[in-house]
Amino acid sequence: MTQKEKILKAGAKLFRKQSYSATSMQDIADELSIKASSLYNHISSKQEILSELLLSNAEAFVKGMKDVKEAELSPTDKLKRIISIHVRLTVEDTNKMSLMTNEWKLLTEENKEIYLSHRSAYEKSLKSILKEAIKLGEIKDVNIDLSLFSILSTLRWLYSWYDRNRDISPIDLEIILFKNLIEGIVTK
Amino acid sequence: MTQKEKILKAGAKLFRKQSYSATSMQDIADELSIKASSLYNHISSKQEILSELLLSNAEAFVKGMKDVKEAELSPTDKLKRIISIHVRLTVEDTNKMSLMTNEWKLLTEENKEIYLSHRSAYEKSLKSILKEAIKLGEIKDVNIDLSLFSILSTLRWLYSWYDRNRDISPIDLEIILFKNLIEGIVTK
DNA sequence: GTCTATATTACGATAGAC
DNA sequence: GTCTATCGTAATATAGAC
Repeated sequence: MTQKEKILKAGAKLFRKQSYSATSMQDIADELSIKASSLYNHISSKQEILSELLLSNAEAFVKGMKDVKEAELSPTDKLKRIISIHVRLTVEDTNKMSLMTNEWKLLTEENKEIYLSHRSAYEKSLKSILKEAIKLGEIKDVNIDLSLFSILSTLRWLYSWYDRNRDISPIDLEIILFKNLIEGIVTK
Repeated sequence: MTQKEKILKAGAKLFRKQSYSATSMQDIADELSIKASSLYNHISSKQEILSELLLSNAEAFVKGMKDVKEAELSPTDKLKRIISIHVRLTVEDTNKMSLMTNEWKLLTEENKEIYLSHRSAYEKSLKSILKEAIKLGEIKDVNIDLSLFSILSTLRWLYSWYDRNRDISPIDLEIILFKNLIEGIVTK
């Protein structure tokens, strides 16, 4: 791991624990047993730590969604794949996932705009998959906005559940999430 | 509204928008068109603003849960009542609800302990209602921890959905939430 | 109840030696 | 690549006049 990667990792850990604004460069430097000024040899600002963490993860989601959209799958199977993306990225790094849910507000205006445009593109794609599933009769004709919101709420908070249930395998997690989120509203 | 209430209201608004740590007493004072030092005639610290907001809401949830537990209702009807509590408190003040989900980390150790003990008592009560519902066959024999987590995720993020759908009546909101969260997993 | 003035501390970031 | 030293700024909070 490069020194920059170590800084990003320490940042993610501390930003999650005590929020971005309440974390000082001192705190991050202490975590790596160096002086705060030494951080600036690897990153140009505290904001850069946050934006690198958030934007790289946002891009991973957008990329994953692109693959799903292009796949030859039924809407229901696409939903399974989307759950799988969330599980994979959550298992990979719960701290980063926590920041995506809670700390994006602290991005500068410019970075926030990029982040939110990724997020709404992602939500729009998921919504059109849900619509398609309803059209094909794979899912009940529910309040689509609330269902979308409900599914995303659970997937966005998955990191906190996973931290307390790390013994479960990603595959099993995908299965019970699907049952819980989708089969609940599937026809019949 | 007393001056103290105005301060709490402005605090909730700003803490939600830009987080607790990134909000200065200056910011709150500006919102009320007074000087920052004047705030201290009504509150003793910035932390007091946060803790009053969070602990009063946490107590409202605990009180609501107590009433539900003591009521002579089926587990399913109890779940309906619990959804109703969340809807009521969300409709009352989405800013406060946002803080409960996102800003509790910034409570001092002492206050955080009180807050988290309220929260886990609440979760424990909800879990035992779910268990009872399964025992009586009102709900499928699901992964109870994940269902609990999934229901709470949606209810805790309801404030953000409600802010974008303020035209819906509380009653209708309760009904579609119940359909989405509970009927989905009810037997048959 | 609000103001001005101020004490005290901490922060992000830079310059320059090693 | 890390260090010491430091600049400039902004934060919470208090004291005391009006």
